Amino acid sequence: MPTRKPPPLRKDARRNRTALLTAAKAAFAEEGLNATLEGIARRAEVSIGTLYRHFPTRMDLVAVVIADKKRAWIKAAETAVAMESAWDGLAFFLERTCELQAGDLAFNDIASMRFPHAPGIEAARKRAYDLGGRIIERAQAEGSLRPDLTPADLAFIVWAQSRISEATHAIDPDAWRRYLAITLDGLRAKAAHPLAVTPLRPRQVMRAQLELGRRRLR
Amino acid sequence: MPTRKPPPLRKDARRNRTALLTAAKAAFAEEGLNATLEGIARRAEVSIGTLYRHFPTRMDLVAVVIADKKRAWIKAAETAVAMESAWDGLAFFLERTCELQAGDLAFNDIASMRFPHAPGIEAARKRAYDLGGRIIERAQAEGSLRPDLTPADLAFIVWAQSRISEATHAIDPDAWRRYLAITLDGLRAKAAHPLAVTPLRPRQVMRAQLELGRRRLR
DNA sequence: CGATAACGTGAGGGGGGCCTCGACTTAAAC
DNA sequence: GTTTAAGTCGAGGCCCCCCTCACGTTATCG
Repeated sequence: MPTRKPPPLRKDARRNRTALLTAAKAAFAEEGLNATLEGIARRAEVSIGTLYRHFPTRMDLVAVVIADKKRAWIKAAETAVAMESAWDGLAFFLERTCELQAGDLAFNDIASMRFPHAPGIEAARKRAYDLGGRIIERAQAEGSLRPDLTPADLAFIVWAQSRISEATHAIDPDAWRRYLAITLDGLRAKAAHPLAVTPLRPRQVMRAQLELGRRRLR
Repeated sequence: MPTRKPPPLRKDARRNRTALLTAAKAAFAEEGLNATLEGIARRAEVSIGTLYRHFPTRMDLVAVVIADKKRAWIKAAETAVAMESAWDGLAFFLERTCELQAGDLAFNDIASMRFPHAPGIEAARKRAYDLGGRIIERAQAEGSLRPDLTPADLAFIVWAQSRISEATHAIDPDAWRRYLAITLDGLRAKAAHPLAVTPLRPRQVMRAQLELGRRRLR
C-alpha cells in the first residue's frame, strides 16, 4: 500500500479535531450536510482556520462523520440477505435504512442523494444497490413480493420516505414507520395491481440522483 | 369592500410586470421557490429595483405565479368528492395533486410545505384538507379504502411523492406514477395489514409542515 | 531549557444574494 | 410642447458564507 502511516497528532490538535467532529456531527444531523463550516467552527470553539487545517474540504469532514452510519447501512443489507424469510429481509432492510436517516439530516441527505459525490459513498451505494437486488430476487422467488419491483424502485421508496422523516423527526421520531408500513402493504404480491409505468433504467436512476443533488446543496 | 380599484399601469410598467411574471414562473418552476430575485430580474431584462417596485416581497411574486395551480388543485379535490366511485375519487385526487407538482418545483415546494406562509395558500390548504377528509370518508364507507387512513396521511403521501418527482421530473416526467400506483395498492382495504404506529394529530401535522419549511428555504 | 516543526488564529479578499434610495427617464394628461 | 406623476435604474450598504495566508503560539524532543 502506497499510503504511509500518518504522524501522531499533537495533543491540542487531537483535542480540536475531536471537538470539530463532535460539532460537525451535531450540526450536520440538525441542519443537513450543508450546515455552514463557520458555524461548525464556532460550535467547536475553534477558529475557522483550524477547521480547514484538519479538514481541507467539506467532504473530508462529511466522510468521517458519515462513516459509522455507512457501515451500519451495509451491515443491515447483509443481514437482510441472510434472513430466513425473504420478505422479512426486505422489510428489515427498508426499515433499517429509514431508521438510519430518521432524525439525522446528514444521513437523510446521503440517502436522498443530495450529496452525490460524498467520498466513499459511491462504493457503499453500489454495494447496497447490489444487495438490494438480491433481497428483491429472493422475495420474489419466495412469492411474497410483487414480481414487478426492481432494485431502482427501492431507492425511490427510500427517497420518498426521507421527506417524511425530514418533516417529522422532531415531532414524532417514529412517524415514518406508519408510511413505510403502508408502502410495504403495497409491495406484497397479494396486493399488487399491474403497474402501468415502467421503472427507470439504471442510467436514468443515476441521472435522477444527480438531479436530487442539484437541489439547493453545495 | 374596503379595497379601491388600483390605478391603471403605465404601458412600460405593464410590459415589465408581464416580463417579470414570465421570468419568475420559469425560474420558480426550474429552481423552486427560492430562486434568486436578482436572477429573475436578469432573466426578465429588468433591473432589480423594478422587480421590487412591482413585487415588494418575494411572496407577492409567488402568490401571482402560484394562483392558477392553486385553483386547479382545489378543483381537483372538488371533482374527486363528486365522483361516483369513491376509490376512483381518491386515486384521482392523489394523481392530480402529484401531477401538479411534477415538473414544477414551485408547486412542489408548495405541496411539500416548504413555504408554509405562502400567501393565500393557507386557505387553499385548509380547503384541500377538508375535501381530502371527505374523500377518505367516502372511500372508507364504500369499503375500498383501508379504514385506518386519516386526512393527515394524505398529506404525507403527497410529500413523499414530491421527492420522487423532484428527482425524476427532468428524466421521466411520468415516473412518479409508478410509485403512486404502488402506494395506492397499499391503501386498498384488501391489502391492509394493521398499522402499528398511530397517525400524527392535527397539531403535530402543522408542526411537521413548519419543519419542512425550515429546511433551506427563505 | 532551547529549538523547531506542528498547530492555531482571525483578518481579509472574493462571491453572492437581499433590499433601499436618490437620480434619472418616460408615458400620459393637458 | 410642457408638466408631472409614475416608473426605471443600478450603485451601494448589509449580511453571510467560503477559503487563504502570514503571523503568533504551543507541544514535543533532544
